[in-house]
Formats: sequence, C-alpha cells, structure tokens
Amino acid sequence: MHRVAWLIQVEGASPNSILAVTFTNKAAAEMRGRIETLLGIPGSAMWIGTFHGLTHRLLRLHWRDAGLVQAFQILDSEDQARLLRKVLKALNLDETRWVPREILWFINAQKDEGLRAKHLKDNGDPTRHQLIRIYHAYEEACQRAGVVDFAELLLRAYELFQGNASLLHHYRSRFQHVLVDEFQDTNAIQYKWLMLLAGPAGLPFAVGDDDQSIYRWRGARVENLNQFRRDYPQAVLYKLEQNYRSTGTILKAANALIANNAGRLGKNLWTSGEDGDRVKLYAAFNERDEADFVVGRIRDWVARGGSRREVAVLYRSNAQSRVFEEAFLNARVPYRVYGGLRFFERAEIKDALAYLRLVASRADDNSFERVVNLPARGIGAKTLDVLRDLARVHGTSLWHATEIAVRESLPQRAAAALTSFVQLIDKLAVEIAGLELHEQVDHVIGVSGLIEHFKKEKGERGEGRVENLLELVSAARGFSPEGETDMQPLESFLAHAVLESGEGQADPYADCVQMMTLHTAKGLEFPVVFLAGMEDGLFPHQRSIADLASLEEERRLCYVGATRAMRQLYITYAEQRRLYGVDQYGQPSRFISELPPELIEEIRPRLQVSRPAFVKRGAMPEESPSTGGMRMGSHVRHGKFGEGVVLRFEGSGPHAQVHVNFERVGMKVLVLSYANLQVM
DNA sequence: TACTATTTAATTTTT
DNA sequence: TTAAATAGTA
Repeated sequence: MHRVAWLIQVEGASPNSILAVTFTNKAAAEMRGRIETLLGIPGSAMWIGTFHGLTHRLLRLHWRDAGLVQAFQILDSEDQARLLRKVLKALNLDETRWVPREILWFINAQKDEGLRAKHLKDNGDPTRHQLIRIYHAYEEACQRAGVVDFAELLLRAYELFQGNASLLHHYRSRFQHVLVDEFQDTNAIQYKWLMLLAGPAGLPFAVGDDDQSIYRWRGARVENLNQFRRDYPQAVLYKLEQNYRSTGTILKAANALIANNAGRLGKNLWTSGEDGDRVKLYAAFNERDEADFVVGRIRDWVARGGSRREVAVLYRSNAQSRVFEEAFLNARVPYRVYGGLRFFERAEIKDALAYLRLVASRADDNSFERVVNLPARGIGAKTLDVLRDLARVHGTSLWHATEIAVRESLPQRAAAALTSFVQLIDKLAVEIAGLELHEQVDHVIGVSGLIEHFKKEKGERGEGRVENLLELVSAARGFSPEGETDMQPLESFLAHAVLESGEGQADPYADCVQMMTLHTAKGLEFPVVFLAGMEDGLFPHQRSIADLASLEEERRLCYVGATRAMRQLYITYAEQRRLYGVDQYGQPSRFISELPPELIEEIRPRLQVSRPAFVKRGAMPEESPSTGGMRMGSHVRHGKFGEGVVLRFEGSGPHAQVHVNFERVGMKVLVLSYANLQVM
C-alpha cells in the first residue's frame, strides 16, 4: 500500500496505471480502503481486486474477443460438480469408476496449469485418455451453456491477452505498475497472466513469503518466486526480517521449526521487543479435556482484563471445531467460527438465486434443474430424463425442451406440472420488470413458493432458512455494483454472489473468541493463540506424512499458525481422541519436538477427566485428591495386585475411579481414594 | 412421486 | 459423528 502511495505521490504515477492483485475479497477491500485513507483520493481509478475479480472484469469488457456470450454466468464449485455429473451421465460413464470429485480435481489442475484438453496427450494411458475425453466434453458443455468456472476466468483472460496483440498492448501500456500480494500463492496460470500483462520491460512488484506457502495442493507454486527473479534479473530482493508482531520467544520457536524445511529462500525473524512468556504445552487426556483447558485459560485471560476477540483457537481441520463449540457453549463463552459454509453457498440462497437466474436467462440449465421441482410440484426424475434427452437431441436448453415435451411426449400430469412451472417463471419475469433489485428478490422468493416451502421444514432449521432468504433481500438492498459496468443490477448482483461468496461480516465488533482452521488464519494476528490438536496424524495430517513435500507444507502451516500469536502461544494435544466416532490414541505431533525445549513450558494436566459433561458444574473439585502426577499410561503399583498401567479415569471427587490393567491379574476398576496407588 | 431409512465415506480453501 | 447420497416404501 505504501508502494502505491509512493508511486503516486513521489513518482507521479497516474492512479490509472496501477493494478494491484490479491487472493481474497477481504484483502482487496482492505487494500483499497487503506490506499484511499493514505492518499485521500478515491481508489476507483485503480484496478484493485482478486485475480478472479479482475479477470472477470476483463472478460465482461471483452466478452466477444474472449469467445463468450455477453450474459455468461460463473459457476461456483458446486455448480461445476453438478455440470460435470451431467456430462458424465451423457457420456454414459459409471460414477463409481469415474468419480466426479477426482475428475473435477483433474480438470481444475489442468486449467491451473494453463492446459486445455486439446493440449493434453494420453501417452497411451487409457485412464488418462478417458479423463481427457471427459475434459473435452466438459469444455463443450460449458461453452454451450455459456458458463465459466473459476479456473476458466483466469485461463480465458490469459488466452485473451495471448491471442490479441492490440488488446494486450493497450493494457500493457495502461498498467505500468503491476503489484501482487501473497505471491507464493500464485499458480502457473496466474503467473503467466501477470507476466504477459507486465511485459518483459515491465516493473512488477511482488510481496510474498515462501515459508507461508500453504496452498501447493491447489496449484500454488512457490517456485514462482525464483522464476520471477529469473524473468526479471534486474529485480531487487528485500527481506523483511524484523517482526513487529510477536514476542522473541515465539519468533525463536517459529524459526527453529521452519529451519527443518529444505530449499527455503531463507530468513530469520527477529524483534527488538521483549522475549515474553514461554510457549505453553498442554497434554490433554482427550479432546474434551483439551477443550476444557482452552476454555479455562480463556476465562483466566478475560478475568485478567483481556478481551475474547483477542483469542484465537486454531486447528487443522474443520471437524475439530465441534468439541470446542460444545465446550464454549457449556461455559457460556461467546465464540465465532470462521469458515464452513458461506452465505451465498447455502442451499436456500442458491435456490433463490437459481430462480432469479432463470428469470434473467431461461437457457440456464443448471438453475432450471435446481428449482424445477422445488417446492415439489410433481416433476420427478423420469420427466427430467425425458427433458434432458430432448434437449440433447435438439441441441437446445431444457427450458426450450419443455415446450417440445409438453406438445409431444409426456403424460398428462407431468405436462400440466411443467406448464405451470413455465408460466410461473414467465409471470415472475413480467412482474419484476422495472422493480428495484431488492423488490425483485423479495417478490421472487415469495411467489416462487420458496418461503412457504422452507417454513414447512420442521424445527429451527426451517426458520433459519427463511431468515436467510429475508437476509438475501437486505443484501440486495445494500448492494451497489462497482466498476464501470453496463450490466443490469440483477445480473451484476448474481455475478457478485458467485465471486464473493459472502464471508458474513456479521458484527465484527462482537467480543467473541475466534475459531478457525490454520489456513483461514493466514494474514491475521491475535494476542493469544491456541494451536489445538497437535498430534501426528491430525497435524501433520495422516495423508501428508508419507510424502516429504507435503510434510514440509504441513510444517509451513504450523509456522503460519505459530506466527499468528503476538504475546501468548499455547500448544495442546490429546492422548486420546474420538474422531469420526472412533477412539484413537495418537502421538504428540513431531512438530512439537522440533521446538527448542527451553522455549517450552509444560503444563501438567489436572486429574479428573473422562466425562466432564456428566458432572454438575461446581461439583468439580479444583484439585483432585492424591493423584500425585498420575495420568493415563502411568505405571502404578498396588499393594495387592502388583504393577499395572493406568488406562482411564472416571468421575471426580471422592468417588473418582481409575481403570488399571495389571500385569498379573488384568483389568481392575478401583476407587482412587482407597486404592493407594503408587506412581512408578 | 414424495418421503423415510440406510449406507457410505471423511484435509486444508478462495474464487 | 455426521452429512450426503442412495435405496426402499407409502
């Protein structure tokens, strides 16, 4: 941001000549806002946005040159999967052999590399041959339907520049200054696009950190950093090693951890600030104990004057959030979970949008299929099969196929149902013409019967869905299209809904504990950070352990997590964890042993675990009696039974029980206060 | 065709 | 455990 300010204020660059690109809408919005504050001028002359946002803008402006229809729609991942399934069905392929998710992965990976089906060779591999064939069919289906997926936005924009010298020349001379954030996350096609735009004589400016590259699995290439230096030998490298965020201890720990990775560009963070507390390590008995520990520490923090929003609980996978949510709920600690499904990805919202899309463009087969029988109006799989066949034979949309079907080949009942659906959409189109955007949305969700349909859904779920639909109306009310587009408000709202899936900006000021995955935490900072679930198999994840490159990515993820912390860093793991309904006994994460021991302070577990949920609050003693450091797995001696291993604790207080497996006599359940066990 | 019961499989995520 | 996909029944 200061670079932009410098360019404009000192070097006298025109705001028009600046293009700045980031990965998330949030980052783009922040960048724009801060530049405006910094310069005191509106940022609208500059192109600031995400890769997808900017390429989308380009394609809207030059849709004809890009080989698209003017009203092209964007598919989100779910729509994409839907379309692919249809393609697979049309090709008569078995979904158990040709798994849609894997094929989607393949197609997206190719696009991320800038490769189209026609560029690929099967090398005599029949599986690959088939994949390429599917990719071909998928491309055709997209083209026919006038839709582009996320990866396609970038690929198209690249091809647009590559195949159109005068256009490229125009943008090259306009954007003298190309700036990129989070450069380590760029994939092949993004890099190619940027280099094409900047040109060999250009002066692109990139900011990145190879140690924070955590998206290799979705096509990001750290190598782009080195490639950049080869492509621009005149480029100057600045290392920003002084850190103004974390304490010295946290930085030392993070440096030690990341030093285990090979092939880094290399840097060593330092601070002029104080060392601060040691990293605290807690070994929990199980995932509940882990959550209770975190809750307890947060209470302490708050009791000492801290606020909850300063605390973040970070975990490797979303499934881990549940236990924490329960614990927070129990302890009445407000929290907020980031991630999960976003507003515009909710089923009911997508249903409403599908109605709107269909009204805007009848040829939108995806939307047609989504809502033709929602609410249920007697149009089932059979009828749809007929429609799909007709559409394929005649090479038209499903909408058009209904006309033929109603005339020719349908039973009375289905024909009547279809007719009423067609009339409904036509009626909606007439009725909303000329209305304000939010009135259009309001009208459609009411008249389509969606509201009624979700009201019938039992329980809170239905209520929530209705609320979300109403929220969609307010979202429409607050929507103002940006940029110089000549699109209809409705169209531009629909595109916005796909590109900006709507990370709920709900009450950012609420004082909540923040919960999110490590990936989501990148770019954020918190005074207190808990890295939870630090067990081998969970973090590093089981699927990343065998392969060195993936393991290093996990280590970078851990590095990212640790460096989120400003003052306090807690690391916790559970000796026993119930995952997917099965109990597992894991080892502490190997990353823990990579931290210098002198930076770590181990916190001994208190003894009274097992089922805190069944114990009344307040009934729990602060300290349990005479356990003398005994814990699960401890070797103990009993006066009569001899030596054994502690397997489990149950209950608390004077009746707390302990399960011990003795060498001579096997399993025994003993009352702790009478057993007189001796820890060995 | 609509609804309910059963089976199945399971990182990480933005756009 | 749980959500989603599929099979089975009214």
